[in-house]
Amino acid sequence: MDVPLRDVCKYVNEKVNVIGVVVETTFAKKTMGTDYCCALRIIDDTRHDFSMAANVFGKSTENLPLVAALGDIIQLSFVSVTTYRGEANVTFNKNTSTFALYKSKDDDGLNSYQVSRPYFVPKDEDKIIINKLRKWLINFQFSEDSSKFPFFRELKEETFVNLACKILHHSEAAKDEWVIFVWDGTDTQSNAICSNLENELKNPLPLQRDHLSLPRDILCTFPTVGTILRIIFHIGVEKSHFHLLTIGKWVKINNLRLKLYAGLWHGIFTVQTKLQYISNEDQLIAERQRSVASLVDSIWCIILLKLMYVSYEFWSRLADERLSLILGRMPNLSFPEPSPITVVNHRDHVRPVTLMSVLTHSKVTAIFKCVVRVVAAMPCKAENLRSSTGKYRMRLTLEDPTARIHALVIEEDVVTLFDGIPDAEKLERKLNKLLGISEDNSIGGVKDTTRNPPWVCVCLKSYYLSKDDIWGTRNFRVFDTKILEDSS
DNA sequence: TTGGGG
Repeated sequence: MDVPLRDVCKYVNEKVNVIGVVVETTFAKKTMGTDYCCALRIIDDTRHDFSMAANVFGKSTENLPLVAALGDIIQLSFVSVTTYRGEANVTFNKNTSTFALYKSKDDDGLNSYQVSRPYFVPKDEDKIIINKLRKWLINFQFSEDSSKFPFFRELKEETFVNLACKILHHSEAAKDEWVIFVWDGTDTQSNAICSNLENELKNPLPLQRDHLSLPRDILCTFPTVGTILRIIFHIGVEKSHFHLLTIGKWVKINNLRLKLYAGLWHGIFTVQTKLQYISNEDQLIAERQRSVASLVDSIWCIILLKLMYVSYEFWSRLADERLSLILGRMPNLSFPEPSPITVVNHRDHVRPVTLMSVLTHSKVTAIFKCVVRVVAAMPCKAENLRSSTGKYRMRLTLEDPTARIHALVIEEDVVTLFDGIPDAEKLERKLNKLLGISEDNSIGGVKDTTRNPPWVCVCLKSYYLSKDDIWGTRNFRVFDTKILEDSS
């Protein structure tokens, strides 16, 4: 019985044939039973406000429908109708049901690109339905409530979220351990930091592991504004549908687990995580692109640009909604307003850049002004400030919404930073200020401190250690930066 | 059988 999706609910406990557009899919996963499963959701022109679940089982992942792209058409024959929580859905039985997959566009006519059984041929009436669905889909807007898809800047708690984001890159961090880099143009909020400063040498506050391991030519393709979120795969998720995470494409990822690790957000793609159909014209993409859209189009900005000698990059980081902020004061994103805790020498006119701009800068040696949080410092005791060679040196861990890096402070720069060689009391007082440690929670007292470092302005220089590998041995130093005494 | 948005 060929049934439009609207009428499937009339055939509970019966077998039906349906043809629908695949708007969601999980990756293949092992079931609690004997098989593998792919949970799809489908729509058609008779039912598109709320998709219908179609669960397909197979002996192996190869027996499951591997949709080439969301929005493709699936023909499901002899599937049983059941209800779950008041909703009808269809179940594909590996012994009796069949499926066939067709592209959403008619590039290859009515040839299916995957079938569950060989020699499967669609009937003429099936072909009519497929053609009708293809035509209907062209003008169909699969719209979604924006509030179900928060921006990165709205992420607050460890939970499951839906994200609409752009895939920037994939990387195999270790054998079969993939990291996906996604971005939506906004900055995640800064988080409290909890680490034992005295243990920073043995157990340092982690950087994003991949910043240094990614090839430089890849890193340089990354946007320099907006947080890049890392997504890892939970155990048990087959990589069957990896191709749906196409680099450069926007995707909707549903039910992604969100975790904080050492103050950094990352996503975990679980067996319940789904990829959802998104058209290039989707309003959610438009919203996100608007948030990073260049303001250069506006005459105002062209005038301002010329007047202020600021770069395209600077303006391109500003969302429309940030315009009012930038004109009044520094925006609270990418360039958070720094606290008056530090001063930088003679660089009032220099525009600050993000740490990702620093990492991807075209020259290996350069100087920068950045607005960052100092999330860790080593050593944190004055008596350890001198190295074995007698030099004063300190390693700071700096972060902004785009990256987290190490930067050294050496010799004369230590003197500048602390306004003289600091004794134990001065070092503790100034470091507490820089790291956002309250008096009663200070370094000398409680060892594991939860701290919320303030945004401060620093001068950074990049340099290299070996001429043979200038990029591989590139380091950063803080210089020309002074922690101010309390005005009180 | 299994899973079905959480």
